[in-house]
Amino acid sequence: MNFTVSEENYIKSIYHLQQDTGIVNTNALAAEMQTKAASVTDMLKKLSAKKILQYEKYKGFKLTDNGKKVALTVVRKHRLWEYFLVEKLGFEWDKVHDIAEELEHISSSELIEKLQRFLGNPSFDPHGDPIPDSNGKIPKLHQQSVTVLPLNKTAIVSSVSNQSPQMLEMLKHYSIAIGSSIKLLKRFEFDGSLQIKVLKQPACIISEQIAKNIFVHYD
Amino acid sequence: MNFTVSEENYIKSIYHLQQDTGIVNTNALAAEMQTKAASVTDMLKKLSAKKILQYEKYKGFKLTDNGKKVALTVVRKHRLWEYFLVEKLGFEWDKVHDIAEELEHISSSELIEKLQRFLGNPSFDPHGDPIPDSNGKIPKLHQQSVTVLPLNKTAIVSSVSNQSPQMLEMLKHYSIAIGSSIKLLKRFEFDGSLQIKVLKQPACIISEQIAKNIFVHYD
DNA sequence: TTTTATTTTTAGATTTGACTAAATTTTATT
DNA sequence: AATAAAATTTAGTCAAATCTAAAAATAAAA
Repeated sequence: MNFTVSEENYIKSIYHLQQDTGIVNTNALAAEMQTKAASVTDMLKKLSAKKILQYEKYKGFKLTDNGKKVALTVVRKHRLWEYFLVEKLGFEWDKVHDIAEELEHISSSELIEKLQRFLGNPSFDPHGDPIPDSNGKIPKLHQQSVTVLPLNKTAIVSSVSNQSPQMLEMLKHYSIAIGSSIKLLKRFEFDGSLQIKVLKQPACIISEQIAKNIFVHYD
Repeated sequence: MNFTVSEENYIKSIYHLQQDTGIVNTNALAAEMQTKAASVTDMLKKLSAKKILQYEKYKGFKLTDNGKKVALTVVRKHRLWEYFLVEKLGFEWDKVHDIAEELEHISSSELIEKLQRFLGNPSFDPHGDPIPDSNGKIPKLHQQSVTVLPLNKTAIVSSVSNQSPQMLEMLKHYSIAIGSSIKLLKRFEFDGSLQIKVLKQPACIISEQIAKNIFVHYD
């Protein structure tokens, strides 16, 4: 079945929302899509008719198995294109999201298979997010928030869950990127802020709010 | 100014048509766009209001200078993406058109500049068509149809003007591709067909109709 | 130069995705 | 439990891009 750009964007947003909350409601989706609740309801009816959604009026909704499959192919395309933009074209990792939002809707599946091979079958995108394979399987990486790291144990930054420009600006300031070596030196009781050491950087202190969004794994 | 995908497609088609005929008429554009004359008229009004077209009711139309500039950026994007698909992803040159039709509408101009650099600033796409530079300048290659070639002088295939699947199938059959070495051995008066020799291939005979679409240049 | 044929435009309808405003349902609060 | 507040849906509009059918303008033929 074929989907419009708008439908694909709704499906993708529902997928991301239900990762957190299980079931999704109209207002949350309207906020995510930067549109109005009435517009969301219109689209819900359409997606429901296409068997993409389990939807009960006033009760919230979630993707069917088929809907999840569609969502995962869009996510896959988005993340492969992000990888391409950063690793091949030399974009900064915080500049690629909007372009990938457009590229993810190019329809050819042969294109995406060839792109994946060309990129060397990467498992994670430049933000550290896993790239689903062509069957929709998502690679798992054992990772944890910096906030729960034991002291003085070196770990590698594997992903950043908040990808707002504000967040990315801070990370750049602290020289923290995907792949950076990082060590927790001290936890401050007062406000939960952390003293950390990034490889080749002087020690610094980051707020709990930032720390919660930085995920690491051991080598 | 921003344009919709549909507007960009109309602008591009008008550009190609007026390359041949100077002025374009409604039915020709409707045929090219595979739509109805009434739809074309609707779009003409819109593009005219946006100063993309010089348009007089019932009298035909052509692009303004500004319209030409828009057309050339779309053509540039299309051909750079075709180059990418063939040279980087390993597509066959006759399989890339439809995908490039989608990719040409990705809006980021930074993307296209970086893509161009990544590809090594190519001047011609895999079909031998020139790629306009970022100012809309089109590289010129001194080329001529095989039909006017002197006998026994080796030349290089530089472009193919008919890119229908039927044509491309024939070219594949004769092992003729962009860059092939080719020599004209004999002209047959009867039907204008030509005996040619492609490097590493036995001599063969091609119809005038095919020959007219094959362009070559000297090294 | 009429008449006929072709081309082009207009008028009106349809679909998609969005909106506002009003109505309805659900949830929360006295 | 009754009422207020919040969330959601419906009803009715709108713009973009398409279409069909009919009207108007131009070109071709008798």
